[in-house]
Amino acid sequence: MDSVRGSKKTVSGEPARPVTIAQVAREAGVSKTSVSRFLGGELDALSENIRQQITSTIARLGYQPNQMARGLKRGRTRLIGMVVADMLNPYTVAVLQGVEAACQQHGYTLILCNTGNDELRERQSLAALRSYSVEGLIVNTQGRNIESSDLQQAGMPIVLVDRRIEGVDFDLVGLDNVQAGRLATAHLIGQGFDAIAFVAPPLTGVSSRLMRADGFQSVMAEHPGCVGEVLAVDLDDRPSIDAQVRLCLARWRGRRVALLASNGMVALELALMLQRLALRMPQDVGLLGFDELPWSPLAGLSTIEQQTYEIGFSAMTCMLSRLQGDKCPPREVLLPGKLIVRNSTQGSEVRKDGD
Amino acid sequence: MDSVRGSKKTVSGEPARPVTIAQVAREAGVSKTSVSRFLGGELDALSENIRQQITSTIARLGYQPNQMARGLKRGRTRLIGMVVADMLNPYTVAVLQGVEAACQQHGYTLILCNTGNDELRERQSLAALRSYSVEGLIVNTQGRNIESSDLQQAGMPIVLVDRRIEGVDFDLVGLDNVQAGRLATAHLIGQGFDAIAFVAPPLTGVSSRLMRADGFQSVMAEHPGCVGEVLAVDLDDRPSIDAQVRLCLARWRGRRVALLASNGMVALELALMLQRLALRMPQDVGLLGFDELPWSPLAGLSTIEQQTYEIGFSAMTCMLSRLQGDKCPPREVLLPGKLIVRNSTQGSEVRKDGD
DNA sequence: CTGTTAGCGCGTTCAG
DNA sequence: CTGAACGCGCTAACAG
Repeated sequence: MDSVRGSKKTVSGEPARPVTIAQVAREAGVSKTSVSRFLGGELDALSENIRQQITSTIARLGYQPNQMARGLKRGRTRLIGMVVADMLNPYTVAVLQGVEAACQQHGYTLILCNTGNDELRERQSLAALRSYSVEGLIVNTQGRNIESSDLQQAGMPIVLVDRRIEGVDFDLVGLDNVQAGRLATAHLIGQGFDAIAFVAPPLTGVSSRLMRADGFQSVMAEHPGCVGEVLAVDLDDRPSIDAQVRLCLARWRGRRVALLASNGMVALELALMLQRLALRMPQDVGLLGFDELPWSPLAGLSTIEQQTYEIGFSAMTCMLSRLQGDKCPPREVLLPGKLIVRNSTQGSEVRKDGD
Repeated sequence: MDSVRGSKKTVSGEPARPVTIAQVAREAGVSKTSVSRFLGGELDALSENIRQQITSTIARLGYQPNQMARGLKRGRTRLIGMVVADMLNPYTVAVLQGVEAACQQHGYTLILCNTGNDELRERQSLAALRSYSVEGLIVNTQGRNIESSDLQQAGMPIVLVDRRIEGVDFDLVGLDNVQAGRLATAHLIGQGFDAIAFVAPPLTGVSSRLMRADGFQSVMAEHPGCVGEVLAVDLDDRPSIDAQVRLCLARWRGRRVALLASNGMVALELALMLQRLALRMPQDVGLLGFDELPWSPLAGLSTIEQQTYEIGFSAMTCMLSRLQGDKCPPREVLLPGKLIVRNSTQGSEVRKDGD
């Protein structure tokens, strides 16, 4: 009776091997099958006293099924992989929150990979996730490697977040970028700004950025009296940012200039730049940024708020329905952006009569 | 020759089962063992032509070993679990960066669990991580469940980040909190502030917060002319924050008051509060915060910067050495904090002569 | 140098 | 209702 190997009470120096289903079965005086059934929830297939035996034995031994072995056998690992382009971006983290919460809530566990916008790391990440047999993939990357990856060939559910990926057709959840771009631009124009620069990092081909720019330009087109342009800035090169904006302001002298930041990181850089150049918002130049961040109210920055948590959560909801075999054509869940008006775009009303 | 099941070229509607080591062996005309050896890097144990056969077959089939099965057999899953208390805290995310980078760099993959400061979720997370046989655990939680968990009993390497955990004795990497607390306090006093409140969330028992407070109070004790106190604030209750600070200011009327925020989230709340109460920094009240954040320069906020990325990275380094069998007694890696002086504590010099 | 055999921990037929 | 036997994909003994 005292030949219990790996018992919790053991104070041996050895790592105390984890208890297996076999041990439980042995100590409970039943077969592995019964324990397995018990775990699988097939309660009505077990006699009363056996059920009790198993219950108590499991509790006593602190047994916990090994998901690796389980996954190996059943094909269901209950693992979800998430690949993100840049963890430094607050948006990414915010979405991650939602995904993680949803995962946990539904008994899934999250494997996280950050690519840092690097193709190689993305490829490696995808390989890693595949090697762990994740059941699904949530992707927030440009994903040049997804297309060629065998993951999609393998029929694994993939949900895109924020960014569309060329050449593939997956579920997508994110902001309604065109609407948001229009909303932002219309607000600026409504506030009397008549020269607007859409400022974005030079990353080419990011769908969300492109669509925001589309929204921007479509509204600009509706207002012939206004001028607009798209400004690509390197966030790591502040002198160049200063120079580019200065150029803009010089060219648009006499106009009411506003900057529209394509995401939170750009907004921060622009705010810092304005501070460096001693330009006041909104008198000297207006500033509106995508992504509502914790410090936005502090800086008095007007923003387009995204429901980031919901985006992450929805992505996972979407994933779950796919995992349950939903075969409907790829969906798009586009959540609306919400304008939050603060001082950076307000308080310098210039009445515009006769459009 | 064309009976290749699961080939990449297959355009069947079925999920196309992933290629296994057996398939590779069969198609290469060798045994599984040889392929396994090949994968294991035992190159010199294989003949030239067999090596070539395997190489090409693997490439052709796009074979990738299944880590689940591998881990099941060898006991090495190359999985690292990370449990964090609060993903909303920028500090957490910053550390996460470093951990993730180090993981990837060393061929490990990260499983992330967020507990949201909830005991139950922490317990569940630990259970989940255990069920996936993670090789090590990186913990940034109060960890009331760690102690009782069978994880440590199982001899799994555990590295604590930032927070010590009562009752257990693991490796710890984080800020030198006492030094940082002293540094911060000394700076404030040096700037002429003689009434200082250390403001922290009410969470009891978080070691890092306690040690920062210790550093704070030890310096205060060295300056009898100064008064100080510890203020516990509920970050979700702004009216109460306003009230508490008002009270402080009233009590300390006539003195130069400064607030010392115990972390970045507190600093933000305090900055917002000052804005609400129309108090100017540093004239009306000084503000110094732990954690350097992206918006700190924008707000002109003085901070104690932590090397968050390095903390995360070191945690993983520490982990790796443990995984390689390092049995030395638990270490403590304490990285120094660095003072960054900005307007929130500067510019209102009050010369203090005579110590 | 190579292949055969036996498990890792588990789920699942298939007989009893 | 229960248990014995097989196999998931892989590695590690052990033979040849």
